[in-house]
Amino acid sequence: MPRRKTIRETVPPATPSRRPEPPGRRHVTSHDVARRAGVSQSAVSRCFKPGGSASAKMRERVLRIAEEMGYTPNAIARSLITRRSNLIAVLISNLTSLYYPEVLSELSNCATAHGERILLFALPQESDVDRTIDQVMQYQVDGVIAAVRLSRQQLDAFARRNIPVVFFNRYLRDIPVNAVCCDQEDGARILVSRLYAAGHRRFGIIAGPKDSVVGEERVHATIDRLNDHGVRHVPVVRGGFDYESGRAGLHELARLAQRLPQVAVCANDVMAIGCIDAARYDLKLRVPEDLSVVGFDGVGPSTWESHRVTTIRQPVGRMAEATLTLMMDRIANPGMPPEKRILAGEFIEGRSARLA
Amino acid sequence: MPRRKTIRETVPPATPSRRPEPPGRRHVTSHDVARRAGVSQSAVSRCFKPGGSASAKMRERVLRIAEEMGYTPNAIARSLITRRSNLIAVLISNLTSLYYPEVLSELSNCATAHGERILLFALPQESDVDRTIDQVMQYQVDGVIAAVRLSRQQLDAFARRNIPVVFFNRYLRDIPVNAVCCDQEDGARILVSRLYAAGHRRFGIIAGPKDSVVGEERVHATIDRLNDHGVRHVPVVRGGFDYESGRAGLHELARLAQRLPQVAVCANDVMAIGCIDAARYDLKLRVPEDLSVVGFDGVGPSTWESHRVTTIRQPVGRMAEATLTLMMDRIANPGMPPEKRILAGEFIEGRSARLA
DNA sequence: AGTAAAAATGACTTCGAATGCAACCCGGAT
DNA sequence: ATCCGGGTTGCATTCGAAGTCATTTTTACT
Repeated sequence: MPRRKTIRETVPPATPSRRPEPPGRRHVTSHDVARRAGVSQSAVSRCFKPGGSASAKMRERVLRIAEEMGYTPNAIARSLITRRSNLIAVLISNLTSLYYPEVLSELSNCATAHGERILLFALPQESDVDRTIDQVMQYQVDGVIAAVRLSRQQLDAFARRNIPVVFFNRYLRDIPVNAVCCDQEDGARILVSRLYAAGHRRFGIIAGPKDSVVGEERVHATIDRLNDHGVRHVPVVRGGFDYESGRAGLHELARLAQRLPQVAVCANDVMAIGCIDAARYDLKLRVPEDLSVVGFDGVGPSTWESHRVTTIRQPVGRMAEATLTLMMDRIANPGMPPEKRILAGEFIEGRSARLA
Repeated sequence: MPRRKTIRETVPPATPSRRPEPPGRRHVTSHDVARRAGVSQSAVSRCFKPGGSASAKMRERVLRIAEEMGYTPNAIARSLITRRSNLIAVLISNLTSLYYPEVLSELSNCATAHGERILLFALPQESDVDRTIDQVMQYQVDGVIAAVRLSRQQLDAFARRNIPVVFFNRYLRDIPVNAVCCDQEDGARILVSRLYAAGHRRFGIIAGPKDSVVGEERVHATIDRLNDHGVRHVPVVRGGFDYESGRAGLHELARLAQRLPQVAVCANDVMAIGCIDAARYDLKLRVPEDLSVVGFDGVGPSTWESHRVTTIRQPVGRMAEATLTLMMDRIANPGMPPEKRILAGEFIEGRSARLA
């Protein structure tokens, strides 16, 4: 028995006999369906296209046969000819944080609703974008949703290829770009005014990393609003948006001033949670009686009874929807000028701050 | 001057005059590069292929010109001919939980390392798989990583098209499949023996939903090990793996028995956290003095000072690596029989259980 | 019935890269 | 000089679906 199965897989030279049912065929193509249905390949293609010109009789017949044969249109082939991959690249970096998974989940839902699939680029570091960008190009994505920093050069690279980019919760200072953000300034204003009204006067801030536009906005807006109320000299310490740095942040604030502030404003919820824990378990303070702590984001765990963080919740669902809408718009009309959509956050009273 | 540029672009009818630099060209193709370099298209293709037969001189020249022209190979076109998309579908459902984002993050890293991209299918409900599966097929993915339930039919559909499937932390009872799991039985054994050794005798269990194989394994293994130690009549209440159901679970356990159990074994960390909070804030119990609580997973927040959950941490990174290795293997050799890889979890002492 | 308009259908081409095959080039051995 | 052979290179084909255009069929209306 010769058995020249050396190149058995290379193409598929009709595998001698593997399984009885499907005789080893690679894929059922529209040609196959066409032949079996006694129509042309174009006809099959049209039957699968919503608006396609095909008689009800044929469409029904073709669809039935396609079903029988287990035919599935090849999206790759379609993309090649239509120049539309229905793929949207999502660049995201802190998938292990509490905030971004929620974002990704919502983006995915919205994308599906708009008939797009998500090609995920989860970067270990924001700085890994460069190595990724080439991949993004290769896959001919219809658009890019960036929840990471992009340099001017990177943005240009996309522009050159007419690939629309929409930023999520960040943007570039000097260049007009498409972006969907939560109104950080407004959130900070609400927090500050509520806290000030409750009699707080000594504030401290636990900021995020310097390169986070959103983090910086929150901090600056907070300081500005405090200044408006005549509160000066607000100490700021830096964190990295994670639990430990929130905790360390409070210790640092304690070291910085003789008296601990009455309020710790944290640049996100996770740091607020770390801060609350530092207060309770390290400094033996009561929250909110001895120290008020507020955050930003409104992530899931911020509602846990153990912390009940007073925060500004981002309308992630609506932001994702806005992002996709904006994206589909730019895909349809590549010429349109950049647009920023800013949604208001929602004040969550929680219990981590004394508000009266 | 005839100038029959009528069909110059077909799709983008050359916006009258937009930017001077790139004259509206869609994409630079290998043909374009070839023409400019004075070589054939095949040559360009070969220059970009690692093992491709091309003289050093030509390769250098072509790559330089390609660079100049901003050429990027079209992965879509390549996939069509090679029948290899370098796309792996990841089916995942609870992206808003604390566990799966971590999984996704690790899977993404590993996939990149193996030269594959992730096509994300984040399902709002596990039951939405059916509507999704067709999409997965269309995109000609090289393989499917399933962190959701798949029915026998769905599995068959993939098998028929020779698309390898690897389950993440779940599998099917009666059908041999590729799967990477954490050893739940072993984890339960460790927890039970430590707790029993510390003198605990009255246990209660807060289980996950019935359709979670992993959840059920944890519960059954826990009960079995308890039986081994002579502990009978272990009350079990059901939760949904979320914070609130952990909280409600403890209340239900309290209602069920006259005396509250000494230990609440929760089917995951988030429920354990809910349970701890219910104990502390609703029932005014001290954890672990009055009630021991243990969980499974070892998600980030389980290490927070506020809870310090005693748990079995899953080696998510190594599991992801095993998943990808297994996957690449099946992609390379489609014929191989299914394989299950079971990795041991790591006991995390925490502080939510009295262990001595 | 007759004709114009509309709908349905098929042949053919296209998208962009990969690859089998044949042609070729060049140096070295005979 | 002839031939061999390995390394290069180009030609032509292929992947699977979609769209263009011409042709045929059906429908509608006078």
